[in-house]
Amino acid sequence: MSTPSRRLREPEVNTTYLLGRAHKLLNQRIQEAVAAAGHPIRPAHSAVFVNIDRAGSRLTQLAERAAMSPQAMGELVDDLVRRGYLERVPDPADRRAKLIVLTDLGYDALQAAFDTILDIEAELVAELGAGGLATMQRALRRLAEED
Amino acid sequence: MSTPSRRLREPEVNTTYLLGRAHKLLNQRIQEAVAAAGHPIRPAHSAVFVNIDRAGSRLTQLAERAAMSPQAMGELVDDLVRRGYLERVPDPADRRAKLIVLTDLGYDALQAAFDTILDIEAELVAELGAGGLATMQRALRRLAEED
DNA sequence: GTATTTGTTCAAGTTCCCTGAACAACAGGA
DNA sequence: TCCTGTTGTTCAGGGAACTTGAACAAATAC
Repeated sequence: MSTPSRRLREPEVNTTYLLGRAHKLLNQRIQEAVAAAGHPIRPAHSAVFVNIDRAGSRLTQLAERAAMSPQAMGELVDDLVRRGYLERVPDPADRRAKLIVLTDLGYDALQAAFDTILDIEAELVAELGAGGLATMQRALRRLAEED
Repeated sequence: MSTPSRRLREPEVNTTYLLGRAHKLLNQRIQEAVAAAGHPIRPAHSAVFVNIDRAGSRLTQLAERAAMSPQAMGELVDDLVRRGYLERVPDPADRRAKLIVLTDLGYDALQAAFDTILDIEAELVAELGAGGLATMQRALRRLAEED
């Protein structure tokens, strides 16, 4: 106990940490812009908007894509239905299932998010140059592929 | 309602999303390596290890750096004290405060995390080249500075 | 020396996820 | 066709990781 004066082999930079910080910041910005556009959406709800098909998706599909349990996704959907962003319609192909589709209000919210993402991408080009951004994106994709 | 056949102005790439995916993957790897080294540390605990000074830190300092409430940080510290990774010692400079310091076991866990981070950095150099990695890090730092 | 701020802790509540269990509808084989 | 096993959803209960509010002692500021 008490200051073992240990010698640590310590990295100079932690790229993982930098990635986390950058992601958190940009993500917050998207959340805030959507809120500012008049949509009282909670952070967790983005899992729905990111994964839903324009023609509608089943709950199990959404859960699978978001890597979460169907029960958890169900609660997010319940909430967004209550707020008017989604509708559940019967799936004509399977009477057990329901298709979850965006309402007009849901499309508005999605467009607000897309607008902000477009702004961010434009800023990134201005900041890093088109080539620099493309290089970074390629690197990030390589990292994500490894799983 | 029902398939408004809306036209959406949609971004081609979402760099924010790519950043999130890459970060999640690398972070998981660090967590798993620390666990594999025999330290049953929960993800939230990393907020302590990332922010603690070698000479010890106050609870309020840790909370500030981790951008969370002192109460939440207090619970993380309680837990790590119970598990033997931290100690609370009186702060000689202020009798209200306590210095939170790493035990030998705490240093072991920190070194396990550092080892994995070093491995990851080496792999990133192999993957992207030293120059490519440096460029990406510079870009990430610029993004994070903006707050 | 009194008033305000600071550092910590107790208590209660929220968000966001989980597992287990139930039940109806589908799909395959005898 | 009936039986079995799987799939899609939902109800119920619980845990992890935060939050705010309130208390109290010790420091600091006039």
